[in-house]
Amino acid sequence: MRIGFENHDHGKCMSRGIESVSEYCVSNDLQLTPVRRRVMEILLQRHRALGAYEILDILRAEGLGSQPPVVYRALDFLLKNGFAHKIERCNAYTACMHVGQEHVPAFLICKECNAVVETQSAVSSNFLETAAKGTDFAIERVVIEAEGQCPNCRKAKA
Amino acid sequence: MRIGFENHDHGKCMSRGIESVSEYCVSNDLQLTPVRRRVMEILLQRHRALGAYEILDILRAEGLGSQPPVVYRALDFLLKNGFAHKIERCNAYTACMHVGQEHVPAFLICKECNAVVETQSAVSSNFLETAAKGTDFAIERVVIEAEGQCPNCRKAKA
DNA sequence: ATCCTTATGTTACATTATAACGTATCGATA
DNA sequence: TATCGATACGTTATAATGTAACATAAGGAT
Repeated sequence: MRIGFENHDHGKCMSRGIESVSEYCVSNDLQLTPVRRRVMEILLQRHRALGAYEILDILRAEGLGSQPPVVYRALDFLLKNGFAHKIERCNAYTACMHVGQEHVPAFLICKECNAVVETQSAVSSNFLETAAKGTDFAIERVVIEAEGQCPNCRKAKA
Repeated sequence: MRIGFENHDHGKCMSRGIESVSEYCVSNDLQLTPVRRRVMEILLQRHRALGAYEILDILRAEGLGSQPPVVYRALDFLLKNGFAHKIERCNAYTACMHVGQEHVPAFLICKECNAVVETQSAVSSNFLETAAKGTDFAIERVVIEAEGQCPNCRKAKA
């Protein structure tokens, strides 16, 4: 198994992920309902950007919900509380790798296999802050996404 | 009129924009057809992120095309040749402010009025390069978008 | 017991985007 | 000059993504 593009103990990474989320929910009085938990698990399991309808298909197969609002509500919850991120480039979603830590996420996204690595951005990239101050713009959210080819897919092509 | 969030001579800015594009097309043997030119003009005129169907409505009103593929083809052309950018956060499109210059665009986007300012990113932000090298990832495109409130909308609320 | 809040179930629809196939135009060339 | 290939446009249909709105359920506070 790989984290991002490298091997790792993914089972552990997943159970730790769910645990962080679970703890955070208890501490902050948030309800980690079955659908929400399952969507979080799915995102953690895949370690890549998943479309809402891909997730919905899985939920459907498991009898956990069959209509779009089910998955979009669960995703809203996960996004709002920082448990997952939306990859705007792909209209897809991925588990957060830094639950509970304030951060501006940045992503490396493989266009072949949709694998995603989340890296911490250098605090929202100073040039943005500078540009914003220069024009008196109030930044509320920053999207940083790099699309390309991951090492595995590069090897596969060669 | 404003460029981004400040006043400027927008007529000039627009005509210069079309001229750059037109010259680039001549030099590079690209066909700036009526629809393509008109879509470019529309993007330059608005100075904000426009949805494909907003553009299509305008084209329709002018008898230049009535079906989605018309506008998506024109946008493909403009994007491919660097005359326009897609704002992923909004599924919307905006004129490029640096035609003919190699650059990694970065955007400040007002969530109220959709005004867009394009700034040059500090060459794709070093931390991304670093992360990519660390994992042997080949970056092909970088998306950098900051969403927030522009000075005009802030004033309007106060 | 009732009410309020939060979450879910469901229908219907809105928005964004593309596949696929046909037509038109124009320059190259046999 | 006829035809061929390349490029762009016209049109129909449909895919993919996302939301509004209203009904139901379950649990806690008064």
